[in-house]
Amino acid sequence: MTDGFSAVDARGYHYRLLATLAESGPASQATLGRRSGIHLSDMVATVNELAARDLVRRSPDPTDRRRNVISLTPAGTRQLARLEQQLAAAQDELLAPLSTTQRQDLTAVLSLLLDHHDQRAAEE
Amino acid sequence: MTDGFSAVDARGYHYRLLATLAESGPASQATLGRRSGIHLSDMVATVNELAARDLVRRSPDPTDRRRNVISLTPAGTRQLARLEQQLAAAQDELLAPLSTTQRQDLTAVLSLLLDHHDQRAAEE
DNA sequence: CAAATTTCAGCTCTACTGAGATTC
DNA sequence: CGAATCTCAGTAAAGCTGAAATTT
Repeated sequence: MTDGFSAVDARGYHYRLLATLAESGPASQATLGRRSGIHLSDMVATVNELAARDLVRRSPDPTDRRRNVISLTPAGTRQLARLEQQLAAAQDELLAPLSTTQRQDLTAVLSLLLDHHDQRAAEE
Repeated sequence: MTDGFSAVDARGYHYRLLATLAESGPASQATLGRRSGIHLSDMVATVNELAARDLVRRSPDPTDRRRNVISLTPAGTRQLARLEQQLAAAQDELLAPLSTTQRQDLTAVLSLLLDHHDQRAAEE
């Protein structure tokens, strides 16, 4: 498989971080970790790798010197678009044997599971 | 999560190998790898670990000196029963929010996907 | 000789723990 | 002072690759 991601560049963490930035905008690494589900320790390396390719920018937060503000660059936005294409292609191949109704059922049931367990995790 | 497996002892490879042995009986490591989907390189370590705890036995095949015949011990059979209990409990918790019908639908759809892609993999 | 079997060393990716330094 | 933030080192499980030795 290798999901087609490796062809464009990257691994799952890269996509998840870029997608999170595109969805909810610039934020500190800690906040991005909470939003994306990426562990803080892995966040450091992920930002390093993306920043080295100018896909994200890491700038100090003027209001709180503990924080870095991470933001998408134009190149990062373009890369995200590429990754989303790859992802859509891989999903199409994965779900090929399913009818439209079956696909909808599957995502509905999986969403149920995610919601349920997210809630249980938040309540600990 | 840690699936409850860690409580009893083991990791996924241990369960998969024990279950494969229980299902289709003693076999060489290469055959077990094909049946269980465990990579041959990982097979060696998995058998080592289970043999060290007397859960499986590794004996030379008298008809082909390249092969080891791996077989379940009585202790291995008991351990498998324990792992299956843990697995059932973990599944129950995972699928808790789903109705019986939803569970059946989910396994049906996932089986479709597995069959489809197993076939494609076999045809390369 | 070609193919099968076992073994070993090493690598990637996701995910985590624990510890330290800095700043609020 | 306690808490939050970032960083680094290390670990584990699942899944690979590649190479070597032996036997068929």
